[in-house]
Amino acid sequence: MGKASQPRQLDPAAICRSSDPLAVRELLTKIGDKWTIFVVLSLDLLGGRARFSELERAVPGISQRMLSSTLKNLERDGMVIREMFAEVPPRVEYEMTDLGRSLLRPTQGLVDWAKENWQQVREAQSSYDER
Amino acid sequence: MGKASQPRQLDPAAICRSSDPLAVRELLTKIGDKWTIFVVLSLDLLGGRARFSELERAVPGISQRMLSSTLKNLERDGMVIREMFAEVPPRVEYEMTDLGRSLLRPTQGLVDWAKENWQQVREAQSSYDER
DNA sequence: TCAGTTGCTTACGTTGAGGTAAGTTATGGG
DNA sequence: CCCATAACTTACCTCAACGTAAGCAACTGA
Repeated sequence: MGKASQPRQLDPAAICRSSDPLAVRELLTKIGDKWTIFVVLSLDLLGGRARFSELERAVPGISQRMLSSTLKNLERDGMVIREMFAEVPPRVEYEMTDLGRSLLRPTQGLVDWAKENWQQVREAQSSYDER
Repeated sequence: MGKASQPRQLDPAAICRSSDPLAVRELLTKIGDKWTIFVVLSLDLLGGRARFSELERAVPGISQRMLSSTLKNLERDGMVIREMFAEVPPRVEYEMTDLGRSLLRPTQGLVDWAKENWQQVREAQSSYDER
């Protein structure tokens, strides 16, 4: 065998044009917005099924507008199912799908990473800022 | 023992106020922007160390402005080290830190999830859109 | 008649992310 | 003298994300 690696011989842009990283970027853009991760984690904490108003209480600071649009996006992506009941006042329940639950695993990986390393990030920021 | 679970008895907003999920949201906001994930993956592919212009070529579509600011953020967060050489024309190299490399593990979890499930997301979107 | 309830939507304004294009610095080579 | 080069920075503009506040539907109970 020759050298350990010569990645510069390959098309360097290959990774950014292949479909998987494109999907990851889309995924990260989706769950990287301001509220999605909190809504997903809260819904999981509430047993995987909750009413609109329960989520509203579970995610402090979120507005009805943002909760509504966040849930709509999650529903469109197949992460959540919306079920409405013909009652007055209306009752609507949101339930995580298998697909949504499956995303909790890699998400937990990020939660764990943050738990272990966020302090280090903070310190890096401080020492960068004070020069 | 009583019921299997009664999560609604707990403070439902607890998770969103605890520090770990707050860190995850910050983390997701950082790597959820338009270019960071591509820059990180490309830098890794290039052996963990690369010049500005190499990254520019590796990430098709990125502008100098965005590459510069993305790298600056990564440097500030301690993910990357910037090394400049007193030459003309200038040469600058960026190298991943251990912290940056450690983030690749949970990131790979997301890449794998996208690889397995993105098609399903697409289908969910289509069937949602056509009603 | 009227207030209260839930789960929204609509209107409007602000802010920041990101795109485009041009300028900058310092030097070697023709 | 002037251009090329690498790695930026700066100026300017646009658009989408997000916040705030109000409106709405449909029925119940006082």
